[in-house]
Amino acid sequence: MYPPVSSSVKFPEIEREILAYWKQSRIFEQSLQKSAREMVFYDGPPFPTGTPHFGTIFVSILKDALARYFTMAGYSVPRRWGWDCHGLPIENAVEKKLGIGDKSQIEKQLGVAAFNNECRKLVADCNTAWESYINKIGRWVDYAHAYRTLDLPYMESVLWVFKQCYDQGLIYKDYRVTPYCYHCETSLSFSDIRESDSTRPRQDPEVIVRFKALDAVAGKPTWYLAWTTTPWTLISNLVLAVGADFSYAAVEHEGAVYIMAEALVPKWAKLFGGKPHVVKTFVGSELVARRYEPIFPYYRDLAKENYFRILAADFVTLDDGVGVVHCAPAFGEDDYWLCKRNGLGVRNPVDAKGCFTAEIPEFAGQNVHAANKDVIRALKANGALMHHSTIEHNYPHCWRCRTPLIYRAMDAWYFAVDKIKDRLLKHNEEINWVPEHVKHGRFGKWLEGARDWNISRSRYWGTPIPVWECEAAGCGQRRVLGSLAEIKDAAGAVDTAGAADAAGRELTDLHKEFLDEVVLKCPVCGKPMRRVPEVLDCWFESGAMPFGQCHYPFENKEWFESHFPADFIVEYPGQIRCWFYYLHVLAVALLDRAAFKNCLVHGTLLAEDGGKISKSKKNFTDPMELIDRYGADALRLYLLGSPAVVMEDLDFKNAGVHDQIKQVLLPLWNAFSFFVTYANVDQYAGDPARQPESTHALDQWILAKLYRAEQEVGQAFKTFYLNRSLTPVTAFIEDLTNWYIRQSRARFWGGGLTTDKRQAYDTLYYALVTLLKMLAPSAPFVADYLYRQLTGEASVHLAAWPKVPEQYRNDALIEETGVAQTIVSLGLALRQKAGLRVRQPLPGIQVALPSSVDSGVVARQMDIIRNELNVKTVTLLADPGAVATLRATPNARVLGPKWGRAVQAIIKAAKAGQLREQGDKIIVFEGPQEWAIDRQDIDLSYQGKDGMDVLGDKGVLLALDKTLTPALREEGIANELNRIIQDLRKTAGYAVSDRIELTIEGELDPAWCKHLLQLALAESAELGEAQADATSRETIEGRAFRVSIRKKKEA
RNA sequence: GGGCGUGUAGCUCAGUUGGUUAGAGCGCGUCCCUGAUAAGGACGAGGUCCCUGGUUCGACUCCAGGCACGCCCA
Repeated sequence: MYPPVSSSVKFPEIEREILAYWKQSRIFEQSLQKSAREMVFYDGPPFPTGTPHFGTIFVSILKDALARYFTMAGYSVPRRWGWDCHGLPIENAVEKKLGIGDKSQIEKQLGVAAFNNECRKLVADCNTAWESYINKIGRWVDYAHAYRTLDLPYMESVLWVFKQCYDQGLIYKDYRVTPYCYHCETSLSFSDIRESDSTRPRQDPEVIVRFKALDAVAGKPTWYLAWTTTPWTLISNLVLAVGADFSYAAVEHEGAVYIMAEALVPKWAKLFGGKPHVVKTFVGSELVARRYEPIFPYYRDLAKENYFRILAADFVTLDDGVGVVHCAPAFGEDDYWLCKRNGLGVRNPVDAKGCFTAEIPEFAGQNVHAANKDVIRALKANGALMHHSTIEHNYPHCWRCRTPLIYRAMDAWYFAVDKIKDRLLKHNEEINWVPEHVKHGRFGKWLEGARDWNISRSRYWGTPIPVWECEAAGCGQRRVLGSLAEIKDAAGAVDTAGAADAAGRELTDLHKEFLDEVVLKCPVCGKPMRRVPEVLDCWFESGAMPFGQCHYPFENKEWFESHFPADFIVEYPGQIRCWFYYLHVLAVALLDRAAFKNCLVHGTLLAEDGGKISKSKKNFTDPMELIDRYGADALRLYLLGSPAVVMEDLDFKNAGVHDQIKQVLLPLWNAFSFFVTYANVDQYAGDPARQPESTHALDQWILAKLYRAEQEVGQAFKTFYLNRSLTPVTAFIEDLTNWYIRQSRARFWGGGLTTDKRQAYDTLYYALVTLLKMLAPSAPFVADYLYRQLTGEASVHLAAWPKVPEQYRNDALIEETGVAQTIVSLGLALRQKAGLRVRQPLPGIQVALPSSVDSGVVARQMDIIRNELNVKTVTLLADPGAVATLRATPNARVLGPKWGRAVQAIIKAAKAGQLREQGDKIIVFEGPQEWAIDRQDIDLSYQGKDGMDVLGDKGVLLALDKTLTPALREEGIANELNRIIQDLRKTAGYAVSDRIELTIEGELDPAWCKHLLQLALAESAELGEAQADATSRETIEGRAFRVSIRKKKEA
C-alpha cells in the first residue's frame, strides 16, 4: 500500500520534512560516497560579511542543481564551501565599527595586531547567517570543512604561489600611476573599480586654461588652450599632448592668438566673443616639440630638460575638451606612459593622504579635491583661466569607502600578465564557456587587453607580500620566502637586535603583525633585511584557491593533482574579470594550463520593474519569504528555467514562482495521486527495476515521449544549459496528464489485475519514477518526497540518472498521435462552433489527410478519436473537393536545388492550386509553362472552403456530421443524467465503490435507464424525496427529470 | 568612444546546417466540473520576427549599416 495522497498539498511543509530527513539520514554524505569517479567543482568564496542576497541564492541553486545532476550521472561531487576572509571590505567594516578614519590611527594608536584581531573577529561573527539560507534553498554543501583564506595552511600556499611567480620573473616592483584611494591609503587594481556602483556621478569643476607658447603666431602673443576637470593636477603639469592627425586652429581674439582643435572651435566660440576668427591652421604633428611656459612656478627648472613641450598622443580625442590635453604624469595613466616613452620623468607633490606636500608651499597640507577651489582662484589671479563651470560626470570611487579615487604615481608590486598573455589566450581555447560568446567575447577580449596586475595593497588584513629587502642604501639585496620552513631557516640566521624575537621560532600565523617581526641578515652587506610593508590583493588569494584550499604543495600533493583543474565552476559575469581571470592567470603561470574546464556564467536578477534589486528601495520580496509561501522547489524551477542561467537578465516576478506550482508541481502531484489511488485499489506495487513491456499503443506512445524527454533533459545538463532542461519536463508532464492518463483512465477502472491493466500500471509507474529522477536536480524536495513513496528507496538523489532504453524510441508513433491530437482538436473546435457539447453523441466525422500522412492513422487511433469527440464513426472524406480546395505545399528544401530559379514560380502556382496528377508525377502549370514534379516532393492537402462546415490545420481537414437522430438525442439525455447522478454521488460524499439506490423520474428509454443504473453501481428504487440522501431536478431537452439517490445499506 | 550581448504575440521567452502556414507559457475572450486534477480542462483571438540595404531561386535565420536596450570598459 502506498500512503494515501492528500488532495491539498503544502509544498513548504514537505520541504521542511525532507530537509530534516536528509540531515538525519545523511543523504548528502551518502551521495558523495556513491562513486569513485569525481567531478571536481571549485566554489568561489564569498566575503563573509552581510547576509546572502538574491544573487548569492541564485548562484547557489545553479551550483546545487548541477552537482545533483552529476551525482546522479555517476560522479562523486564534493562541494566544499570557502570564505574569502581578507581584503578591504573587511578592513573597512572594522574601521567603521571602531570609528577609525585614518591609517595613522591603526599604525600609531591601535596597532596592526589589534586591528587584524578585530578583522579576524568580524569574519568569524558573520559566518553563521549563511548556513540557514543556503540550507533552506536545498543546497548541499560542506560547511564543516570550509576553506578560509585566513588560515595558516592557505596563506602558506599563497606565499608559495607568490614565490613561484617571482622566481619565474613574473613579479616586479615599479613606480607608476595606479588608481588610488587616499582614505584607505592604498593603490587599487582595475578589478577594484569594477563594482557597478564604484563609478558614480560626481560634480567637478570644468576649466579651460591657457599656456603661453614660445613660438608666436602672426607676431602676436600666442597661447595653447587646455581643458581639465582636475584643476589640482595643473600644478604638476609637465607636457601638453595633441592628436598628430587632428587639425588645429589659431584663433585671433583681442590681440592674442589661441591654439586649439579646429573642430571644437564652434563649441567654444564664446571664448572668443562668439565670433572666432581663425587666422591659420596646423596639423597636430606640426605642433609637436613646440615649447610653452608652465602656469605654475614649482617645476619651472625642468624647462631646461625637455619638459613643457607638446607631444603627440593617440589618447587625445575630440569628444570633449579642446583637443589639447594637459599632462601631469604623476596623476594620469596615459600621461605617465606618454612621458615615459619620451624619456620624461614624474613629479609628484601629493602624499599618501592625498594632500599637497611642502614642495608646493601655497597648497601644502590641502587635500587635492579640496584644493581645486584655491587652484582655480590662483589660475584666475595669474590670468591663465579662460573658462570655469561645473560638470557632472561619472567618476570612479573606492568600492568600499566611497571616497573619490585619484590616479597617483607610487611604488607598487606588479604581476607581469603581459609576459604570459600568449599562453593565457592559448589556454582559454581549452575552456568551455557557457554561454559560448564569453570565450572570445568578454573574457577573450579582456585577456587580449590584459595589463600588468597591481598585486600590492598598502594595508594590513591580507597575506603579506613575502619579500625582504636590505635596508642599506644601494645594497638592493632581496629575498623571497615561500614557506614557513624557509622563513624559519632564514630568520634563524639573523643576529641583529631587531630579529632576536623571531629568530628560529616557528610561526603559527602569517599575518602582517607576525611576519613583519621576521628580519633577515643581508648575505652581502650584513645589514638587516626587512619585509616590504604591503599585503597582497585579495584576488591573488582567491585566484590561488586551487592550491590554498588543500595546502598544496606542502600537503595533499596527490589529491591536488587529481583535483586540478576544476571540471566546472559557476559564477556571475562580474567574475569574468575577477575570479575567473585570476584563477586563469595563476594556473597558467604555475602549471601552464587552464584552471577549469567548464565555466557557466549566469545573469543578473532584476526587480519586477526591470530596475536593480535594491534593499533600500524594497522593490523585491525577500527570497526566504517566497520560500515560505511557495517553497524552494518553485523558486528553483523558476530560476533554473529562466534565461538568467546563461548570462541574461531576468526581471524577477513573484508570479513566476507561483506559475511553477501550477504548471509543474501540482500536475505532477495529481498524476502521482491518480497512480496511488488506483494502485492501492488493485494492490499494485511498482518495481523500480522493471522496465515496462507493453503492447498498448498509448503505453508505447508515452514511453516514446519519455525517451525523447530524457534525451533533451540529459543533453541540457551535460552542456550546462540548465535552462533547457525544464521545458521538456514540463511538456512531458502535460503529455502524461492531459493525454496519457486521460486516455488511460478506463483501463484502470475494471475489476481485477488484467494483463492490459498491469501494462498500464507498469508504464505509468515507470514514467513517474523516471520523471522524478529528471526533476530531482531542479526540484530536489518534491522529487525526493514522491520518489521515496513510490520506490521505498532512501532517496532519489542516490539514484542513477535514468537511461530510457532506445527500444522505447518511436518517432513514427509520436507523429501519428500528433495527427490524432490535431483531429481531436479540430473536432472540439467544430463542436464548440456549432454549440454542441461533447456529451451529445454525434454520428461521425470525416477526415482528409495530407498526402504525407499514412491514412492508416485513422484506423489505429480510431478509439481515441471516437472517445474524445463522442462520435460514432470516423471515416475518410470521400470527396474532399466538395467542401475544400486542394492545397499543395511543395517541399522547397528538395525542389530548390532541383529547379533553381524556377522554384519560386512552381511554389506560387502549386499554392494557387494550378496542378494536376499525371502518372507518378504532379504537373504544376502557370500559363504555357509546365513542370513535372515528383510526387514525394509535393504535399497535397485540403483547406476548408469558406462557409463550409469544415476546419483544417496542419493539412488535416475535418468535417463533422451533426445530424441528430432520436437515438442519439436519447443517448445525449442519458449522458446528462449520468452526469447528474455522478454529481449527486460526489456531493453526497460516497466512496467510488459505494453501491446505491436510485430513482429516475422522467421520460427516458428503459434501455438507457438500465445502463445508468450499471454506471452508478445502483439498484432501481422508488425513493421519495424525503427518503433520499440527495435529489436533483433538471430539465433536459424539454423533458423534466427528478433524480434521487440513497446509499444502500450493507447487507 | 570601444567591446560583448539582446531586440520574435499585451508580458516572459523557444525557434534545429536558410525552405515559403513562426511556437510555448502567462495574460485576454468564449465555453466546460462524466470520480486523478477548479491551484483544473477545451477552444479562440492576438505577429511588419526593430529598421534599411545586400547575398540567395528563397532570409526570423547569413552579411553590412543604422536604431533601441542591457552589461562591461574607456
